[in-house]
Amino acid sequence: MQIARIAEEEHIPKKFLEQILLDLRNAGYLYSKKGAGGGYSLNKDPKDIYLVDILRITDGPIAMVPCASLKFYHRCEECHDEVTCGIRKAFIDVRDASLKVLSETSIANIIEREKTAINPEAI
Amino acid sequence: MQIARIAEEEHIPKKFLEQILLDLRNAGYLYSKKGAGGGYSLNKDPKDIYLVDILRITDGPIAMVPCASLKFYHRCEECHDEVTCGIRKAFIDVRDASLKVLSETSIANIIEREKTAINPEAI
DNA sequence: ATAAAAGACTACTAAGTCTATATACTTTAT
DNA sequence: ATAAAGTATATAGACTTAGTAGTCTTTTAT
Repeated sequence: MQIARIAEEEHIPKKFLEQILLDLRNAGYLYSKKGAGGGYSLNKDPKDIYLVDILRITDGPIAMVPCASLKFYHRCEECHDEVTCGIRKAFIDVRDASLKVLSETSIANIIEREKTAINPEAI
Repeated sequence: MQIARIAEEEHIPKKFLEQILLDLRNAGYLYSKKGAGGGYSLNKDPKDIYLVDILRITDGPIAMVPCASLKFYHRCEECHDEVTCGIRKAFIDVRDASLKVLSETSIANIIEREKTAINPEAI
């Protein structure tokens, strides 16, 4: 599948898409081939690509605050005591709840669910 | 409690804190009194103030993407079919997981948990 | 061998958001 | 009257995100 085709079908600027695909490629999730007849393909089974990994590559942290992040941790500058901070604990709980869903959801799951309409109650 | 005191104790610029407190006041969570001897106080019982409400006032949406947001919904510009979009469904699941934690966590809970140290495994 | 196709890489711009500051105004206590 | 304290609005600067541009490299077809 070529960048140009995806860009056209999904109405995304080609050059912008290029950068995202490059990140995913460099992280090992995509395979690419240069030259005429080249393009991108998945480098793993859709069952083995989880939303959490894609998000960390393209968006960064899952946690709402840096001090609650697993992979992009950063201490709060003005924090008195991180270890007993109740707000931080709450945000770690939120992170873990998000993480559970994100790491259980694969590309294969997402494709599967495309077939069914969303429950209007959920919106 | 005066803005100046909170600002000093928490090492937050006073004027910056002012704006946040104003938002919380205008949303009905804080009571304020002007003039000498004035200041801020909670307008509700800490048991009845939930993290989700504070976050929506100060940070906006809970969902990671606008099309999955309950209170700050915005349609994706280039989306083919929002109703069957599997990515959106996944993000709605994430939002609901976060929402569960955030709407079960009150200020009272947060204060209560300040007393206990965090589990190092969680970080 | 050459030209065209396609991705790789780097740099840059523009818009928006977030943090913070500035200034002027209103209310209240003494 | 004066000082203390919150209200309100505007603005600046830093940072982030989305998007653009141009050049380089690799591969394929002829």
